Amino acid sequence: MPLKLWVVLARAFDAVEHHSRASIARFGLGTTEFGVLEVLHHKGELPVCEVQRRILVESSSTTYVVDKLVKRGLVRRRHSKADRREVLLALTPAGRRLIQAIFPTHAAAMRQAVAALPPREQARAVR
Amino acid sequence: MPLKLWVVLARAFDAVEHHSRASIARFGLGTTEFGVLEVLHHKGELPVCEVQRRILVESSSTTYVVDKLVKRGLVRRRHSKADRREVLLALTPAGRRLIQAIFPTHAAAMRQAVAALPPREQARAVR
DNA sequence: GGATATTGTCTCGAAATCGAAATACTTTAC
DNA sequence: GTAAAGTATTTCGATTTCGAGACAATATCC
Repeated sequence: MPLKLWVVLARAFDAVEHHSRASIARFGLGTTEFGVLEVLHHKGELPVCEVQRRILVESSSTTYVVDKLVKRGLVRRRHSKADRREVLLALTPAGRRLIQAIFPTHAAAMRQAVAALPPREQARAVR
Repeated sequence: MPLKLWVVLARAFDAVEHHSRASIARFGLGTTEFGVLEVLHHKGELPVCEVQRRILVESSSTTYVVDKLVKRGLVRRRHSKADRREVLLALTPAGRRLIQAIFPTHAAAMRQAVAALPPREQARAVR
């Protein structure tokens, strides 16, 4: 019954994401904005397309979200010299400070959310 | 590493959902619209709040989606006599015909999408 | 080397979703 | 029985996301 399993996973996933969203919202960020900051924090400077692949939204949404982060001074854009189609993204000092402040709290909230799942589904998923 | 696991699951889930969305879109329905039809198909007449709990969106979104389905003649609304706050939803004959036509194809697409996952993650998730 | 496909980014308009608050009904607690 | 709290649904405005397509740069194929 892969479909049944999928429904169970979907519900669990949605519940955790709900917590995640709430946890992030307290810092004035949306899920996708957080995703961009997080990936830049962990991987360093990356082209837009690479960020997009990792945060799982369409390219137009990526542009939209990056625009907002740039306006807020958390991220900067820079043209690549190697491939002039690419736009490289990186955290500004302010962006780095913010993600460093947020990440531990968020990770803790996520762990707690996963832990709060019904034990049976938790066991299933973790295995 | 529950967080790491969660990222892996999230990616798998997103990939499958992408297929699901495409599969449903061919019939001119969105994911949420399909969800409403599906739950009414399987459970019969239900109040809005019950449908909402099962499809995992906010109540205002539920109203929006049900409006569209009613306009298309796939679902009907009816006031409950037992609790006059409730609005009961049910498929119309046209709605029933549509979901019956779509469901097998969609289920097959979902199975295929799950099967297309990298075998390692598939094994993890299924276990 | 030049035509053709492919890739990376962005623009634009439409659609989906949310969140807060309004309304109506029901349940609870005194 | 009435006040207070809770539940069900909707309305409204704002935000987020998508999808199609435009455009530029690069890669591929002959």
